[in-house]
Amino acid sequence: MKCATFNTNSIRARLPILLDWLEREQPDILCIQETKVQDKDFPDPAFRDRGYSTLYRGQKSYNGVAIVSRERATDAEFTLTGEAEEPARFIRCRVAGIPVINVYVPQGFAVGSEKFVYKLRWLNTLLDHLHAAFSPDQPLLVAGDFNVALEAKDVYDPEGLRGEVGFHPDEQALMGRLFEWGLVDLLRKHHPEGGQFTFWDYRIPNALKRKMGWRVDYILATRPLADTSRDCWIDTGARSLPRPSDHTFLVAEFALP
DNA sequence: ATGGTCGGCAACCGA
Repeated sequence: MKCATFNTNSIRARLPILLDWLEREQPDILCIQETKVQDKDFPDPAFRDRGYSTLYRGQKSYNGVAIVSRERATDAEFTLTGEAEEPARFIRCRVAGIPVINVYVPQGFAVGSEKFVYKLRWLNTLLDHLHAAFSPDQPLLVAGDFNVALEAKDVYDPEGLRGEVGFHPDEQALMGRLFEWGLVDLLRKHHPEGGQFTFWDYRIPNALKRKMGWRVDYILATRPLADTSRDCWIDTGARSLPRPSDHTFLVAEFALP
C-alpha cells in the first residue's frame, strides 16, 4: 500500500502535475491540501477517469482538502469537532479498513498574532480528537501539511528561524504530544539524517536551488501501521512541467496488500 | 541588471 500527501496550492492550477504524478506513482491514498476550490468546481472527473474515488471539502479562495483513493472511502467526516472549528481543513475517513485523517493546519501568520493562537488551538483540538476517537494500539494514518518544522535538521537556517512561525517551541511541543500519544513520523523513521525539505517559500528567490527549505508536511502512523512501513520519501514531482507547487509530494509505502 | 513569488479573483488576502 502506497500513501502520499501533497499541498497543491490550488488543485486547478496544479492539476497537470498532480495527474502526471498520480498516473506514474499509482498511490492507493493521496491526501491533498490547499485545493482552493469550492466543492461544485472540484475536478472530480479527472480522478474518476483514472480509477480514483474522491472526498473533498473546500471553500472559495482559501484552504480546501481532499482524499483521493483507489478504494472508495467510507465513514467520511469533514469537521474537527471542538473549540477550533473551521471548514476545509480536515477530513477523516476509512480506506480499505484503515482510518485516515488529512489535515491542513493553519499557517499561523506570525508568532503572537491571533492567527498563531488559532494555530496552536487547532493542533490542540486535533490532539483531543485523537484521544477521544482513536487508540494508538490500532492502525491510523494521519497525513498533511502541519506548517511546523520540528528540529534544526528540518529547516535550512535553524538559528535564524528559531522562534519564528513554523519553527516555534510552542508549535513543536504540540507536535511532540502527537508523538507521545503514539504517532510515528515516517520520514524521520526511515531517513533520520534530516536535511530533507518538503516546502520552499515562493517569496525567497530560487529557494529550491539554494536549498532554503522546510520540512512541514508529514505522514504519521500509529505503531501497528508504522511497523509495516517499508519506506517514506520525498518526491519533488515533475519540475519540468509548468507550475510546480511550493510543496513536494511525500510518500510512504507499507507492507500491506 | 534600479527588479526579484504565487493563486484567487478582482482589491487585496493568505502563504
